[in-house]
Amino acid sequence: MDERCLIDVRGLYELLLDHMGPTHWWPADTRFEIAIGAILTQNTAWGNVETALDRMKAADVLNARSIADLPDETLWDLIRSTGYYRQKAVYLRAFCQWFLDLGEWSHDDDIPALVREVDDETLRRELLSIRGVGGETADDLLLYVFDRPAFIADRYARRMFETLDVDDLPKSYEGFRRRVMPQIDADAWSIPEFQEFHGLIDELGKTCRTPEDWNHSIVAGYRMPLP
DNA sequence: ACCCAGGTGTTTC
DNA sequence: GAAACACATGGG
Repeated sequence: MDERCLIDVRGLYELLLDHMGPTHWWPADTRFEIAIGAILTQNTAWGNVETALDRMKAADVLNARSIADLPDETLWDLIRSTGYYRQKAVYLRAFCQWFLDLGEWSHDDDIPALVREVDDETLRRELLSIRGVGGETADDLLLYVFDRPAFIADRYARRMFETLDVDDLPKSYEGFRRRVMPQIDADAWSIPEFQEFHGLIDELGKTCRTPEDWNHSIVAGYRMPLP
């Protein structure tokens, strides 16, 4: 079977929660705003994303129809602060088109039946087929927009597990994710806990600039309990 | 001036 | 697969 070491993900979650408290990760007015933020924050500091979201709100265009219809120059100007703005304009439009094809979301917290009907893996593949949605953005969307269980295998998560000397950490995003996800007992986690876990990891990551920082962080001394 | 940030797609081997 | 590259602004 699998010789690789088990990861006590739940213990790690509780350790982080006890020391860092709730993170209030990814606040937003609507699910749509979370999705737009997920694309804009690709390889970009969150502060630059807030600038763009504020500009879009001020222009009253933070909705799928408006973004899809805006002239290139206008959209570029609104999201310029997030970098890669020409590329991200294409990505935003691709997502908005997909979003519009789902039909109207009558209320912000209403997830369309079309989406509710499919299982997690099918929805993930569907999201990955959207231009500009790679593995990490797909997991952001699953977790924070569609309330599905997901482990976001981002840079901070990788650094955390490297600090913990987890064996055989795959190099690719997908490999890393598939190394960790099966070790989470999804039935024992609520969606808010999945969300909080990612928030805690990234909040910790922001405070750790160097490998030395990580080695002095709260997770450094953590030892996985024996199975 | 340099490095990094809540990555993705394309090309090439 | 996996490595190299383009994409780009803003803050430390």
